[in-house]
Amino acid sequence: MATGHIPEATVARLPLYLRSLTELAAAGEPTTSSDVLAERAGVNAAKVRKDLSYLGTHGTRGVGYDVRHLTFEVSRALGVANTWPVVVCGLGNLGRALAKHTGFTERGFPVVAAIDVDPEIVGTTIDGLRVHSPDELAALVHDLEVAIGVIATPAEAAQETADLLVAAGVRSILDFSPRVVSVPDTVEVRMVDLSTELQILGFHLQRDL
Amino acid sequence: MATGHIPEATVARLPLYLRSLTELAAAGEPTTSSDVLAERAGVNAAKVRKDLSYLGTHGTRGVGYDVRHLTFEVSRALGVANTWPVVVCGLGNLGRALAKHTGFTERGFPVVAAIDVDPEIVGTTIDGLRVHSPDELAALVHDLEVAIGVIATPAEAAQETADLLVAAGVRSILDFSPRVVSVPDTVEVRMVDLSTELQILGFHLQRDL
DNA sequence: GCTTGTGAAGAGATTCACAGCA
DNA sequence: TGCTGTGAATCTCTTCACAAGC
Repeated sequence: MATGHIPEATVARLPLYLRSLTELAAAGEPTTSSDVLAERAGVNAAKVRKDLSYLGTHGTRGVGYDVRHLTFEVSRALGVANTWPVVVCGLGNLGRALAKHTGFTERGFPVVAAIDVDPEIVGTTIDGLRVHSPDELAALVHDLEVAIGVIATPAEAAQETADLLVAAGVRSILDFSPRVVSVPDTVEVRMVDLSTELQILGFHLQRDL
Repeated sequence: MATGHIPEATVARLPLYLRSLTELAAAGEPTTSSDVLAERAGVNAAKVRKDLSYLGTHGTRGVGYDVRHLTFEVSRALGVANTWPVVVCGLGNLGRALAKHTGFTERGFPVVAAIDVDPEIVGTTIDGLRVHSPDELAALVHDLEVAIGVIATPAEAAQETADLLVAAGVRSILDFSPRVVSVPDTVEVRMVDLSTELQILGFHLQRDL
């Protein structure tokens, strides 16, 4: 099948496959199968095969997939060769943790700037990262070629922060605030709401009582 | 419609509606409409109406929904009257941020215990929270009636931590580690993988190039 | 033999569009 | 008139089941 269009649900699983493949490569496995990948990614084998078929990838019937080759295909589909600089907005507990998180840089998402409104910390350096004020955002985005904005502000500041990011030309936002932000539809937002996740777990706990 | 069975996709949106309703109540709005809720929750109005219909809730045709009454209905469906104590496992940057996060307690998910393997910090107190070693987990879960386990450990320790949580009787897990953990299917796991979210954004950035 | 790749069937979620009712 | 509630249509995602091919 051609690489034409990859379903969203598949895109969301590709990072899991990539991780599994990286682990398999590290373990020295030359080949693998949809069964093994399914087990590792926590999905079923038919789904793995269908997902991989969208990449136009070719395993070998009766044998499986070549780990190196498949890693290459999935990496290319995800565009992991690219580096997308990130700016973290809001340096509360969560923002600080995200800014320090080394796993991002390793995966091609270096945190290149931090923003906060608090004049006490603007100008200081946190873990090697200089803290800037919001009115420097546009210049930072331009100079450092920021591609992704992370919102880790309190709920009240979320929309305002999103507006600033959009105005500065950021086209992708990862929003940790407990507030839905509205942006032009040329901008992609992914919400990660921790309280919502807990409430969903709570719903099922209650139901199972 | 009867309250019999609420689709997962709907459950995942109920926390958004609840938040919107809380904001509307705070703003003194006595009634609202599916249009307003849709706007605030970032979905469309038909979806709001269909979702709410699963709660057996009744708005008033031609008028809208009573904010107080609807808040009550959604709260009951989500079971927010319950309190579900949380244990945070792994006190790196993210774990610490989660342990400190005050929003959880406010929403009925108090962090009642913290676990880490590092003997340097076991026995110390971080933000009023005593740090325990993993072999105290079972007793803590029992004594403090822990309902939810949060995994914020490095990837290598994730499965082991999940096993400990399950053995201790925890039935709901929120997993922040970049690793799929396997658990009995009586246990519900929700994964929140920050790198995966960034990679999904990266995929779309690349595509739009 | 064994495992992929994929049409076809099935399940689930979204959207439409309009009847029902204050 | 205006907005809800909901069957029906549509779209999307998942799963099945088996032919294709090493």
